[in-house]
Amino acid sequence: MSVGDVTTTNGGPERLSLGVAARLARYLQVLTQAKKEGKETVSSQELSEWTHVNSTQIRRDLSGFGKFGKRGVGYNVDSLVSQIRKILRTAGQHNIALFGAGHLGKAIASSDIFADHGFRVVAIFDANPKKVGTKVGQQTVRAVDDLRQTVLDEDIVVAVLAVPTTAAQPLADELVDAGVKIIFNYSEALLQVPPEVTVHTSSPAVDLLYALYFYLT
Amino acid sequence: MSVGDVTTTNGGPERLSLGVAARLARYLQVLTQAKKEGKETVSSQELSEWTHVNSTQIRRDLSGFGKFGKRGVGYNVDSLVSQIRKILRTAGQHNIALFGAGHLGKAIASSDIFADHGFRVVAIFDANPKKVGTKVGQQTVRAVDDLRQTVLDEDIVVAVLAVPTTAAQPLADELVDAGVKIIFNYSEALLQVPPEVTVHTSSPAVDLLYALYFYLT
DNA sequence: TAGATTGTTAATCGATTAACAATC
DNA sequence: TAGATTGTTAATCGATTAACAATC
Repeated sequence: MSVGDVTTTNGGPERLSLGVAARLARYLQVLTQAKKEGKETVSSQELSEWTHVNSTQIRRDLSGFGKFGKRGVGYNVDSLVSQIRKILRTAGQHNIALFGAGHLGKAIASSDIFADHGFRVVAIFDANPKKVGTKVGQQTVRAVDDLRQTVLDEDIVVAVLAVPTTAAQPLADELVDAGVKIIFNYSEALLQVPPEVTVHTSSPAVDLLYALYFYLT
Repeated sequence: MSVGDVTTTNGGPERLSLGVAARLARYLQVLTQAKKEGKETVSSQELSEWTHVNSTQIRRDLSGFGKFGKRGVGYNVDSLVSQIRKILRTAGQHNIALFGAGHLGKAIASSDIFADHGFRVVAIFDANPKKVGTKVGQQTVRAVDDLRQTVLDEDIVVAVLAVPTTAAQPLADELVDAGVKIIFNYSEALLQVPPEVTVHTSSPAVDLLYALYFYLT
């Protein structure tokens, strides 16, 4: 936030607004999948159908950072992916610790969703001594006692909580203490953390309630 | 949308805006959890901390439908839950079909997240014949051949897809054909459906990218 | 009463959209 | 060239917030 940082190469704002950042992340996700499916070019119209964001808004969001598209053709998937990664500063690798080696933990560990965006699960923990030492994917399950040391050694910024609701708050306290900055909470617990830590609580039921409302009305 | 429907008891709008509906669903989720944790009263400030929605906005959203709070005290959790349920018209039970009896499917079936909001998993399907007939929670896994009949018999409006990415589109086509109106997609596939069907694709990586951006800047 | 928190106003800011010239 | 789609403008609409009187 120092004055020296104000000048950016593209003349854009120093920091993205919440809305723009959220939408860019969304575009990135569908572009990544489109790339997997072999698509080379996308139009703002196609992106709109996949993201439910208005196509004018998409062109507007992107044109704020450069002229990435070709008129009459659309956007090159590959180059748009790298442009958005650059804007979101998520071009690098980021290390994740996963807590809970139950069904949900295993589902997350074996999924591509995080890996596709440079998030690598580098450690899996479980409170159950019987699970410690077993293999989940390529990782050996660790005891929660090792939390502090692992967070330091592996440079972990993000913790994903796939644990029972009652276990979530005590674990969050330990994570905050160990220096984790982002907690992705799959439990239902209402976590209390200091302001410098970000908690995101997954809430599929919220999305469903929302979808249902517009179906019912 | 007929003229006769315009008059509502509270004088509010006929249909909620997207933003209001999304926020109300969010409030409902944390209120439901707060109730579980034994809280009887919440202030707009507390709701704000849990939902990351500005407290003024919360009071504004709620006051559009009535005077639910007590000055100097806050909102009664129980009564606010029922008020919001009434507004969102989700006071009743809704039947869900779950597709995929892998780790993710099992995690969803054993979770409270949907049950807490009146969503009941009434059928679980899997493409693997070896899994058909086995028990997951209280349900017996069914073959996908039974899809059409089950959707009709069980009055299913919502389908939750916890299947491999390649299986998602063919399955979505069958679901649309069988009359399902809301598809909750946990795969990475970019689903194509007719406009009258709503697809919501779960995207934890999007939320993580977003959180990370604000951490890095 | 004193303290706390709601309900509401008024002002601002950003998101959204239609429309269309530019151009591939 | 003809068709398609971007980049951009201009106008509108809704979201957001600070502030504070009302009142529990």
